[in-house]
Amino acid sequence: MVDAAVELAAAGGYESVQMRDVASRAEVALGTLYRHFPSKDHLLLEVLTEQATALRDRMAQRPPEGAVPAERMADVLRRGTRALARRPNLTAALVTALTSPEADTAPHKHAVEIVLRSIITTAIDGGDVADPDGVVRILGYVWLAVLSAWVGGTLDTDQMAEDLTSAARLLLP
Amino acid sequence: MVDAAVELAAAGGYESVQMRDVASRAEVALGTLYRHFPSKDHLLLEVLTEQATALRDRMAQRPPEGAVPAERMADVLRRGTRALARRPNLTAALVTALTSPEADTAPHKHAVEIVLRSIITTAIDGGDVADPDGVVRILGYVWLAVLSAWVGGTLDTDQMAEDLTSAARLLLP
DNA sequence: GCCAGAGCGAGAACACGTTCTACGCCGCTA
DNA sequence: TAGCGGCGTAGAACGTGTTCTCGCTCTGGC
Repeated sequence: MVDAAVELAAAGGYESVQMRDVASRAEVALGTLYRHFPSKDHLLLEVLTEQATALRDRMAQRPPEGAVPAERMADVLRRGTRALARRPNLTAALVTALTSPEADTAPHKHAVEIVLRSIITTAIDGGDVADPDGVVRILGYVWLAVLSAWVGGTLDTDQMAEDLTSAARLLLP
Repeated sequence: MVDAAVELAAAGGYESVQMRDVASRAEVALGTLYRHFPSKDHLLLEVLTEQATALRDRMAQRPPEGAVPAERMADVLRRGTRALARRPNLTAALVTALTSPEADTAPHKHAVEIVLRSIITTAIDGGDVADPDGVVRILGYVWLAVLSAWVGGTLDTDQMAEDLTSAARLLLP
């Protein structure tokens, strides 16, 4: 079911992930799909969690390069943005699910946030950062807001990268 | 129609603003409502624009207090958060509309962002801020992300205020 | 061997955003 | 005066997320 959701999302974004289509592509009944994922957003957040974890693993395998935290952070953002831009429809679908207001997905959203923060943390670790925890939280917020603006159409890829590096420069040595 | 939407949103949040209800409360037909506002999100963004503008006007009438930008910013955030907390359901509905992914509301979203940034700008104006434009953009993003997280249920009011003041402290003198 | 219950399939049913149809009223202009 | 375009009403219709109904199959315990 998750694979089916990924395929549909990659092809046409959030609105193309129609529960009936997911079910039929996964060769299960609609009720079965809903038994495992209580809502469309739960399903997509499961996908997002997998993707975020994969990104973290890749970052761990090949740590970001750079002498100071700001440079390493910029490297992380560059690689992250590249990974997201590879399948823009999928990314848009996942971010849409992440920013949807359904209250009962809050734990899953929080889990994703934790993963993002851990990525940021390893990037700035070992540098001379005052209040690293606060900085990590803010960078996480900026990342989310920028992605959301990109999905919403108020920001293009370049502006997104620009704002992110600007935030890294302002907050990190 | 806008008033009807405000009443319904204040009573029960985003999902309580049902277009049929808005139409009947405003004593117009559904088609008429859609003639003026091409979607539910357009309608709510109209409300949000009014609210944001009103907040800006209040800020202009009684400028934020504080000796340095960080203090004035904290004052702005305190007052803004208080205004929002007065009608949490309305705020949640408006933020939901703001973070919804509908592409054809992008101009309206951008307009709201501009208003928020102008509020932030006047708060930090006159202080010794390097790269004020970048700082304003980032603070705007943090504001949006924090509101969105609050609506999504991953943050409560206190954590919201805390993260906002933390961002102000880190970015402003 | 047999039954209770869990899991599944197939599909109808429901809710709400959105669109469409059919018609009426008003003000304008030839 | 007659027609016409714009705006309005009433309400059906459509699409998609979600829920519900009902019957089937399989499995573990007696």
